[in-house]
Amino acid sequence: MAQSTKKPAVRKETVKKQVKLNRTQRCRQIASVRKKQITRAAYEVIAEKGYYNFTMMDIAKRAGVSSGLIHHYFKDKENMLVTLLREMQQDIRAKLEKATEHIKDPRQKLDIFMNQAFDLVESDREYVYVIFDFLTQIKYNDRMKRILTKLYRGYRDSCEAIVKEGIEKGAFKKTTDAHFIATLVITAFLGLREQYIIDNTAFFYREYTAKIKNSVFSMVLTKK
Amino acid sequence: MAQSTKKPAVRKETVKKQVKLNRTQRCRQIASVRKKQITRAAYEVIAEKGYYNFTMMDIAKRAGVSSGLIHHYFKDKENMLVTLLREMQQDIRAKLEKATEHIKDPRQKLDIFMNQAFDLVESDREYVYVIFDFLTQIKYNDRMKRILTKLYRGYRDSCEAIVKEGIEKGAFKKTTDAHFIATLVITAFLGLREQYIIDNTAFFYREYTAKIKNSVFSMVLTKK
Amino acid sequence: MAQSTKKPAVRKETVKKQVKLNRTQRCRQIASVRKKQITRAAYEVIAEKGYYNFTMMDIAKRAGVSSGLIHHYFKDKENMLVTLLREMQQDIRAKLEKATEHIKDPRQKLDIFMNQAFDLVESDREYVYVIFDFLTQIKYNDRMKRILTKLYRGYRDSCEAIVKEGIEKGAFKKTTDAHFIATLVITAFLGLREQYIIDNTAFFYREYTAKIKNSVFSMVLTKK
Amino acid sequence: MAQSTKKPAVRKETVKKQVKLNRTQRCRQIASVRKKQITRAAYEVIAEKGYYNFTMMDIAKRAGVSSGLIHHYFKDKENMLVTLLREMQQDIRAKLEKATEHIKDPRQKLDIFMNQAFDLVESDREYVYVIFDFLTQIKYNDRMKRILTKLYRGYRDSCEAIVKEGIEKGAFKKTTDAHFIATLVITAFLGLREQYIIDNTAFFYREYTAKIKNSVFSMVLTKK
DNA sequence: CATGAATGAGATTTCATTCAT
DNA sequence: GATGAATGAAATCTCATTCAT
Repeated sequence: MAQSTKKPAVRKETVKKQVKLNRTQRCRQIASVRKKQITRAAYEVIAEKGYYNFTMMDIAKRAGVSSGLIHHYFKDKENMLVTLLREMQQDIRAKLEKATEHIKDPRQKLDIFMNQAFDLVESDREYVYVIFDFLTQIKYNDRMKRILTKLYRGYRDSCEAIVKEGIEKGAFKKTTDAHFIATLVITAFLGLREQYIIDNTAFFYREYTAKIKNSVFSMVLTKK
Repeated sequence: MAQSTKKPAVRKETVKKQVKLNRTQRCRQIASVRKKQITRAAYEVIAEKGYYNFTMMDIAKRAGVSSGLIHHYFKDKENMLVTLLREMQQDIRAKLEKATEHIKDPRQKLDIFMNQAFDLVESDREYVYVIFDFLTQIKYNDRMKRILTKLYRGYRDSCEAIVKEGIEKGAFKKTTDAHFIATLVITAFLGLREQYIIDNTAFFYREYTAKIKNSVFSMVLTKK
Repeated sequence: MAQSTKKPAVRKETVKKQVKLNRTQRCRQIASVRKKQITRAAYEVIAEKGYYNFTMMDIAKRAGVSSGLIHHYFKDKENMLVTLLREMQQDIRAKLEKATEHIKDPRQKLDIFMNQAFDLVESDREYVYVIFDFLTQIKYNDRMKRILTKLYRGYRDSCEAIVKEGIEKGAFKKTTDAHFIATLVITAFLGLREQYIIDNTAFFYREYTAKIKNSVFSMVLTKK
Repeated sequence: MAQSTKKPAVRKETVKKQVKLNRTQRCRQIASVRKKQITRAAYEVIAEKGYYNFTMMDIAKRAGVSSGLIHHYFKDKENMLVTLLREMQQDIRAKLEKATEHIKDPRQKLDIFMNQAFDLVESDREYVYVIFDFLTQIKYNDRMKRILTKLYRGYRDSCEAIVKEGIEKGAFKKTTDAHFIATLVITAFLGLREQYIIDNTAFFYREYTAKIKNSVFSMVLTKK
């Protein structure tokens, strides 16, 4: 979810550089590019104006397309939002996975994972707002609920995998409850984030995340 | 935030039990009762339909009054919502305070406080949804942001006071960082709640809250 | 239509100083005072906010009474406005008449009448706005049309009477068409006023009214 | 400002007669036609129901479009009204200019100008009502005030130009105050109109306008 | 007489969605 | 594929008027 210029434009170039595709393929190509373009714009607009104050027109303008086109690619607003949420979920999962995948040492891996998670609130503050917006929908939209379930489970699973690896490799205590520890890490990440988003003067974020990381490590590390 | 019947209250009864009030007093009485009646209805409607799918008309119907009356008592929708949020904040603060105020033993006090907090997700599940809804507004509504800041600070303050008392009374370690512990408790409460609301099959709530409580106690209790 | 304090109040005093009236009489007394109080407030409010942006509540507040009371004394908004217009018509007529009634010399009388008329735009600028507001209603409200007809006819009649008197007394030419001259004077008064209200930089009001007065006099005076 | 049928125009015909326009051009075409269609409808509706008793829905129906479309072309009601007023101002200016532009003789030109002006009250009686309606807004709406200022100044300017031309060509007295005479003509036009609109039995309009024209001519013509 | 709580119709405006081009 | 004109339902808010006290 990196920055993007306000007027994306240059559609034709983006699309035309593909060569030698038949009609169907080209259409799919365009569709794929357009959908990304639109959900990207949707993300930005929602981050800016909030989930309930944005209009399809806002997105169309931001994406540099007509409002009609959005409905050409998405059945309706809800569908577009679901697509956006799914993309966000995949992006964030990928980001967390990538950060630790080449690390060997489980201790370092867990450390990096937690850093990565705690950093989200600052590196992707907009993301947090948008996620909160989607959170309010779980009661009324099953598809969104499922995607969010996946996202949050993903958080825990990633962490759990690291802890389990650590146990197997003997870095962490044999008696460690990997699932609990993972849940604890995510709990800390989410709980601090919620407080910090509302009031960033409530505590020194860096200090408290460091303390929490220490506590977690003291729970899993074999004593020397 | 208890349940209420759908078609609430006949006005006359509600109001008439007062005896011998002059005009001004009676009007104030009525205004007060009506405002409560309306915010109550708003709470229920929002819990049911979500923050952005309810209409003033929904609230009017639920409260059993005309839509005009709502605007007689509240300048506009936003004002009514702010009033509701303020009431919710006060209610929840009062609830948490009351639960521990007559307890002497700091250990028991902290235990009860955590129980009370962790229980909120089940005892007042609707409250959680509504609070999440309001959370999405902090970026666009300063008054709401301030009320929520107060609410979350209140959580921490209540807990910090208990921990400090424990330290003074020698029940908890002298070296305990009361503010950090308080923040940690609230973090656990919020972080677990967020996960649990999305997916109540993710973990055994009771089991994990118990484990977390143990961890917290192990951090503050003087070893014997 | 002189100034009045914003919060008129002191109802009881205003009303109670009457002594020894029977019930019916007292009621009439009160009704009369109240009606004046309300139309007075209406005049001020309309002058301030315009005919179409004022509410019954505005008037109630300005008059220092409840909105219900207005409907106690006036059947509805339209009726109240008609009453106000009638009062304005009577006031303005009286004002014009009084200014000239003790003058003997027809020339001076005509002079004063024209001065008085031309001065209205500055001495009672609010009155002009309110009259324009009422003017827009003539097409839809026969009662208002009739009152305004009376008002404008009154203007002409007053002036015509002066001119006729002048002819009889030999001050003005025998061949003078009194009705035409009167109409001309009123036309000048109204026409200049309309332009001046819109753009008071269009011309030097005093200069042009003086010139017009001269023209009128040159039309009616017997040459020497 | 001629009459129009109530259910106006089929869209396709109105628009399709254009040949070979690209998309942008066609949209502009449509927008232009629609705007005119809507302000035209607004003019008719206001003339019929009065400035403050018409609704956007009235206009939509009269224009044969949906209420939404009006807001597609005009930001809001106020903007639409301003556009209408501007169009009226331009129309009326054009009408007055056109009537005299090909006349050579200044005396005839002035005569025709005055005829044209005095005729407005009968040829465009609706226009008069609508202008009076707008007049009431000058205190609250600067844009309208500016347009009306332009309109009234235009009246005077047109007339002044004719008088000046007459002076230059030697048809009118060298000592004539062109601006005063112009103001006088407009004053007569407006003042008579105001009285006549309220009460068309007050005087014989034709007779009095003729007399006034004579007076004006006697003021500017060189004696023979 | 006086109040203001209560009503409910109605007005403006917004916006997702459709569809002709 | 792409546009934006057009629709119409729905939402908030206003306000004259009524009526119990």
